[in-house]
Amino acid sequence: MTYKSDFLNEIESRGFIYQSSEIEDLDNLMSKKNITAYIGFDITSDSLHIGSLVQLMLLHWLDYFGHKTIALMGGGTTLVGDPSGKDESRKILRQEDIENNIAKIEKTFSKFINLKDKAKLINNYQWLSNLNYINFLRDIGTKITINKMLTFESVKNRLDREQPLTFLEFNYMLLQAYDYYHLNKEYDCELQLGGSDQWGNIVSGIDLIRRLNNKKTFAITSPLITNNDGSKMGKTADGAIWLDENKLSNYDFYQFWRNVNDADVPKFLNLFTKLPHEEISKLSKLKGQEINEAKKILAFEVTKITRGKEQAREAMDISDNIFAKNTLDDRITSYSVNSKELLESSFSLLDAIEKLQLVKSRSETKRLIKSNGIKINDKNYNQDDCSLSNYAKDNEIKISVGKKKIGVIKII
RNA sequence: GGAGGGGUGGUCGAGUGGUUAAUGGCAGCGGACUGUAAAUCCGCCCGCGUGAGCGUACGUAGGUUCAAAUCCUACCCCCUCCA
Repeated sequence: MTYKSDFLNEIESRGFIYQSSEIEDLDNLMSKKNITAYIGFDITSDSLHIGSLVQLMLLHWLDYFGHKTIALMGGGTTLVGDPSGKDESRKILRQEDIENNIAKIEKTFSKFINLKDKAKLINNYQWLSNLNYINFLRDIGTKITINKMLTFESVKNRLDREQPLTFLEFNYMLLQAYDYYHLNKEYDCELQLGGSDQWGNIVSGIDLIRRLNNKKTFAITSPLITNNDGSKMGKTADGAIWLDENKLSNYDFYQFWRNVNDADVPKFLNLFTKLPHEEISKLSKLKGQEINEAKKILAFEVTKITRGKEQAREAMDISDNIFAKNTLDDRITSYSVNSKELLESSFSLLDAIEKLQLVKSRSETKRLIKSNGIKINDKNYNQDDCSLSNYAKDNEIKISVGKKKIGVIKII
């Protein structure tokens, strides 16, 4: 399908659109003027992870094509908890945690949208906290029927499976609908985007706006991004792939993308980079060993957008030094120890790995040593309490865990 | 409100007094093979300790016992059927 709007063409061709409402009308609107659009984010952690990357890219493209974007921080709604796509209630966060989370997340948004220009970051706590229950029921409650609410997937699923759905959660969709209404009224916001699980919530906002103000607004949802094998992307043993560099180093972030499945490369290039289509289709044709070139570009580009150009270059350089040149790079995880301590053997390999945080526990490190998973200066090591000082080379000791995790002990 | 069933390690799910830190699957990690991929095969998979070992753990809190995830009591939560 081809649109008049550059934005819609771009995201459609890249695979961002799962569902949309009256997209022809939206296309007309967006080709004529720059509109205001928003995406809401849950504030359940102090960093976003790659699960939010699709939404961030959508914001980015909106911004790029000149539209006004609102990144809505769910400071109020996170107090309630969205039941969509979940079998169980999520735990309710304390308000101070939420505020703290928003402060930390803001930096990530600034990479994707220009908050100094027309893009905005708004917390719905501003208005939701002031809602008066009786007024809300009279103004909003009269416009919404339970009959309709019961038809939404998120509600139906819970009811069908006879899982509890608390009244609190049931109200979530009303609050999200109210958000849309509020943003429409205050900022003339006419489009809400979100993940595919947000469809019901978004549509109830559209209905509410129509009923209250007789205005037409739009919805677009993005598909749930899975790995080639159908699993949810971004899950590793160490936890989520965080977007914030304080929670995951640039190098590790880069490496995540460097190591994706072959089959996911074209999809990820489209969704998570801004490379032109011709280049993506060229890269997508690479097979066998050559696909590694595409993965390098993918990793570089995603890191560049998420972390910054310098950071991406650094991660790429480090990777190149470690894997291609097999040399040490000063910028990887390191820990300094003084030579006296090292000579007295009070600092063991186990201590080193613990300080470098390459492995979760000392027990696990011992297991890894037994199964040949640890290398010192590229040689296998299997006496777990021998002094490290014999290994020092130019006052550095390289420690590898598996093939990909590497740290350096610097002797001072 | 009544009757019955259940809450186990990241997850699913065995186990109903003692070789049980708890079978098995999945996820994950390490090794081999490769391309820093996938698939496959082998190994590992609570923490601390070099180690013998110790400490924690089967919804929560008590109790019985030489010994409890397993028995008893209370409490919390979930499910099924009936009203």
